[in-house]
Amino acid sequence: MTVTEAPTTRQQNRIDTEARIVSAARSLLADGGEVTLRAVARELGLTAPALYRYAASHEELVRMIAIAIDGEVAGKIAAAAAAQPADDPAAQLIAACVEFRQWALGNRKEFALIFANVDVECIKEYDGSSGMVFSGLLVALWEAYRFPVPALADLEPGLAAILEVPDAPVDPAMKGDLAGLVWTLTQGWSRLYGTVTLEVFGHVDARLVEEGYLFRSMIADQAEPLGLKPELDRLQDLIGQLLVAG
Amino acid sequence: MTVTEAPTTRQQNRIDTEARIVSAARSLLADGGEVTLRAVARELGLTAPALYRYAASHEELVRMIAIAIDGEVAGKIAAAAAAQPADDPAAQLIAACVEFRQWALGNRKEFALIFANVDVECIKEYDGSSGMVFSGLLVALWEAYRFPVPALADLEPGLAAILEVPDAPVDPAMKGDLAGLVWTLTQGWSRLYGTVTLEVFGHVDARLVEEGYLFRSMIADQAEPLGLKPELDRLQDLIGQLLVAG
DNA sequence: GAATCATAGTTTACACCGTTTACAGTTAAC
DNA sequence: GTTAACTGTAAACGGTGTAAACTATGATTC
Repeated sequence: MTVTEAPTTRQQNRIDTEARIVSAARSLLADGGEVTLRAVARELGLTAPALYRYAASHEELVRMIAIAIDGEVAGKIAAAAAAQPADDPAAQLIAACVEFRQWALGNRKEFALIFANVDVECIKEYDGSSGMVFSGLLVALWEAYRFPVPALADLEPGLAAILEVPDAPVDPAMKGDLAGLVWTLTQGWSRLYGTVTLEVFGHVDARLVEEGYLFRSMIADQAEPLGLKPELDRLQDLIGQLLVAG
Repeated sequence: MTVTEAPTTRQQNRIDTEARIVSAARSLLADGGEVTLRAVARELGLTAPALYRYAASHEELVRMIAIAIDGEVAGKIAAAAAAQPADDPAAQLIAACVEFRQWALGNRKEFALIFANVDVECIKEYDGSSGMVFSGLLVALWEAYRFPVPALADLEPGLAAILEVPDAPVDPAMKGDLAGLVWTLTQGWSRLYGTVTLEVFGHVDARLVEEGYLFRSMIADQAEPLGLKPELDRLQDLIGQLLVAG
């Protein structure tokens, strides 16, 4: 039911108001305030029940925030990768990982909302979300370095069957001989997500987080399976530069 | 100010009531109910303000729950390890890891409360907490297998300085030549925590969680640095048994 | 043993929360 | 121009954490 006509003023108002609602709610979340319907409404000069014209419940409002943040972080990651030379996919992948980590450490509430939430579900991964970005970067890395891709035949049959039909969108190149890249991607995501989560929630010596020792050690672990061992020194230098810059 | 006298009935009542408060609150959390002051009080036949004699605020009540759960999970992990043969520290460590993972997947709310919380802080690590358990298991493993311990001199100076003075309690054996075990412990904890958190919050293909592929892959990664490569087959069998049993 | 005090509970009240209902003004559509 | 849909309001309900005043009772002291 796409509207092809020029948008009426009411339609435009609705879009604007919805954007302002999400924006105000995000500001409250980031500034440590409580994201309540009344607080959000107050920010826009409205009353709380008015928000029910835009979200069916408080939980749905939170979900709207989460989706907005999710999209933004995916964009930031993609931008960080794009800021590296086009012919250096290793630097692009590293920059993306660093960006994700720095964003998480600088926006813990938002990170917890999206990536460590048991209540608000259904923040389904979609194209443009972080997973898709890393998927593309990994394929580009393989095209440049041709690191060994795990053959599905060498994996446990049950595992191979799962990898053949990924449940989240991945780069379309990850089929056939490259289906094993889904496993590489999953394991890499597990390392990145796990390390960043540990750093964000602080269940580890804080000094190892501040100085980035844990994060850099994780990256170093990843170098070998990704064929980046010879590049590790310059990549660690790059991480150092990105950490002080961001 | 320790009381050496026999406890008066009032002191005993206070202890009992506090225990019942924490127990009722934990039941509410586990059963999906809201952990509100009124709900907890109702469970004991009290009124909400009465709880302020035991916890200065709702947040402190939640912290009391968290500490209780933290202690219990540490006990479960230690018990799972103790259930393995005394002369098989590898099996003990594996059993502890599996127990932690299974508990987390079966008690997601509680796991999130303790291990993925940005609000309730100050759940400081203490003796008897999970970290201490894994610390002891790792030392026992080293005594049996003598896997290579990273020498502090080979690490970055800043990292070595941190490892020399751990901020969380670790096994007293982790000094001198064995100070590098703190780094091994930290990296291992990073893998376990990261993988389990990813599994609990579901930011990965659910089928990889159900079948345990992600978890077993993480364990396999750990085998080499811990000198368990020759034992990996039987340890994977052990994991399979423990997963179907628990 | 009586008087005193600290403790552990109550009742009441307040401000705030998410949510529903009924209503009013404005815009869009026929 | 009339009708309908939309977007806001005010009022109210039950529930929340929390503070204050009050009360019964176990513990302590003379």
